[in-house]
Amino acid sequence: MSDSKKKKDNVTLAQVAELAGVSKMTASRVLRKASGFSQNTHDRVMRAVEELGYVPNRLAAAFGSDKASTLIGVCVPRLTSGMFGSVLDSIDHTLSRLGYQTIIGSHEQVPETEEAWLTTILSWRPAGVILSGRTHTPTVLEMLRDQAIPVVEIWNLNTSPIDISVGFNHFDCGHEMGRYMVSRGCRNVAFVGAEANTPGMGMVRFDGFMEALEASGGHLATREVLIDRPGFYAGYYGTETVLSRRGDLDGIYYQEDNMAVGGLFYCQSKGLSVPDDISIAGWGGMEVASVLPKRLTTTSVATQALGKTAAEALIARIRGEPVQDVIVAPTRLVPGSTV
Amino acid sequence: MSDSKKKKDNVTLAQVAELAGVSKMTASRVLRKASGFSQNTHDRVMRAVEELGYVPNRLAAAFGSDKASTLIGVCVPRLTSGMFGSVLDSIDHTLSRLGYQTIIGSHEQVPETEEAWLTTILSWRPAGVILSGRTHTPTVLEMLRDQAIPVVEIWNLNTSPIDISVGFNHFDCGHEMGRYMVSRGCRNVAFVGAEANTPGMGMVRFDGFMEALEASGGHLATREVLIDRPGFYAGYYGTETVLSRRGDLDGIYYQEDNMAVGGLFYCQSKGLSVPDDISIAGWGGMEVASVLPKRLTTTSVATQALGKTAAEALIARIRGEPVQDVIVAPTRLVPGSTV
DNA sequence: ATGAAAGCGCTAACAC
DNA sequence: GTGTTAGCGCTTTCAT
Repeated sequence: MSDSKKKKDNVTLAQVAELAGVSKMTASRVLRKASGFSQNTHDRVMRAVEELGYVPNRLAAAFGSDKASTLIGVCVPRLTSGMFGSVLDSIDHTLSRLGYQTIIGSHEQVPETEEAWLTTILSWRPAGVILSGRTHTPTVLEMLRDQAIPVVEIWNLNTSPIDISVGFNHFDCGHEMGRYMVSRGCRNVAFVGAEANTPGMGMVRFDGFMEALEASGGHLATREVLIDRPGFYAGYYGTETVLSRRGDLDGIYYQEDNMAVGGLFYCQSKGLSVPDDISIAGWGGMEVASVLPKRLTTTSVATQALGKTAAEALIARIRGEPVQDVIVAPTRLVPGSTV
Repeated sequence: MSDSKKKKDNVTLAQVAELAGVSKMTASRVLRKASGFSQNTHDRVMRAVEELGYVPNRLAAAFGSDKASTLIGVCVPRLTSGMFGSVLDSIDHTLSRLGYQTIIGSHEQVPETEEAWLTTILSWRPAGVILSGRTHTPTVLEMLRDQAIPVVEIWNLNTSPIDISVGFNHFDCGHEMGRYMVSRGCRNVAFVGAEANTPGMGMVRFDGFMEALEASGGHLATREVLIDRPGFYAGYYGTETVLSRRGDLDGIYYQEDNMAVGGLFYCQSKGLSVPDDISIAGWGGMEVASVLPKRLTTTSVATQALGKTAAEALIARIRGEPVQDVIVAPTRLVPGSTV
């Protein structure tokens, strides 16, 4: 198996057709399950396929016909996050079920990375692409327009999408949590987030949160957005930072649950009682919260539904079926015992 | 943007060549950075590319030449796991840096799913594939042989690989942890794992663990492999199960860290002191452990290195460079405060 | 350094 | 229900 340069004399449609005693076209029709062949022909072709071990060449098919491409490009912020992993998983399963293949990419919140990825991916003439995040470079928008290719933007809801948007209403999530925390008595609140590169993505929640605080008598005492990947550890030391900065905090809103859990443990290590001394809220409804002694107050979000809906909308658009342009994926504030 | 059926009059190489006043062949040489053109020609072609907004058609390129395919198929057990996400992330970054694109798939531990995926993927004539897990159907092996395509098997080390194997030595991980737990006084030990579908993958660690226990005076009191996705919650109720079955346990080895953390919280909820009443060990070196009040005893594994090594080995093989067949990715037992 | 001709394997369009 | 012809946009090979 070490000779990767072995000449690949692949079996072609022509050979299948010959063995079956039909023309290439007829064999092609059978394999594509198009109409226009008899049962007998069908069986003969399939037998030939079997016998020769024929592997169709989609490269040739997609090349010969614009509509034969079943490649879908999907670019997420990162692959290491459980949230995006779940979305991607759901997208891939749905696409695969519908007969499409997923080419991935991750942009790490850098729009130029997305641009570079898209440039390469478009050269494969994909049937459609799924992007995430709100920020795209002008070149990206231009390429998408030029190619006239179906696009679904996911994660952040975009009310004036390039083509289709399927996302969470992050602003509302933050707003709702802001109101809730104030209603539970929080007045001096901090926000703790983390972003590896370009700012923006998680911040929509913060905007909504801020607005709710201001409107309902709360107060943002401080905020800390670490230059880091969101996660347990970032939450832990982000909490240390805000607490050392402001000793009078009575609540912290985190960019996501894992950070909140990190914060929870920091508080615990300092002998702070949650929620008596300080309230803690997260976002995402991540699994870790299910085993904590105290149920985490968070916003549960439907990542699987988001992915499935996005993939289905894309394929519907590709197939020319009617699709809604803007679809809100469900989120729900789940009161726990930490606020 | 709603008209996805708009005719795509893509710019072709021929148009670029014409505008540049050269032949298609010369333009092709310039774009592929092959040799055989003057600086002047180069500049003219590039200007034409710019002016026309030319997007090369890799479908045509790969179709016209076997060696132009830069598609790599990567199939992992699931996309929702942080571990596999990390491996995939690392693979994708490495491949992308080397000029290749990643088509993904997940098999959910069902060999037939992998087979279905591979069948589809091979029709795209990928330059190589990366598979994970030990179990492949005979058809998979046959297809791989017929296509004479470079293959890297990851995650589990395979000492007689199809082509190349880059993996962790799970047996040794389990063995080492078994010895360690016994050396720390554990005698009545349980194993708690979880597998969604076909058994096997996580079990190699268990095998090594068992062997070490038996050899060093420990004893496997019970074991529970849940039909579930490994995670915090599975660890939580798996622990409940083994503890209710055997009240005399003095240690539990978990399939991975998240399960161990779930177990930790279960013990805590029952007033059991760790490690005084019971020891707990995991596998993976996952991030959550970094914020726990007690550092989790675990095996830290280099998922990023695994992915990078696997991707690099695959590309080296594709390019006909010398590659090692069997590569062990590093793992290291990290003593914490839970054993 | 550059070009001309052939062909990769399939599908669309049209004939029969 | 089936076959024929043309052509997708590149790269290969061979000339010059």
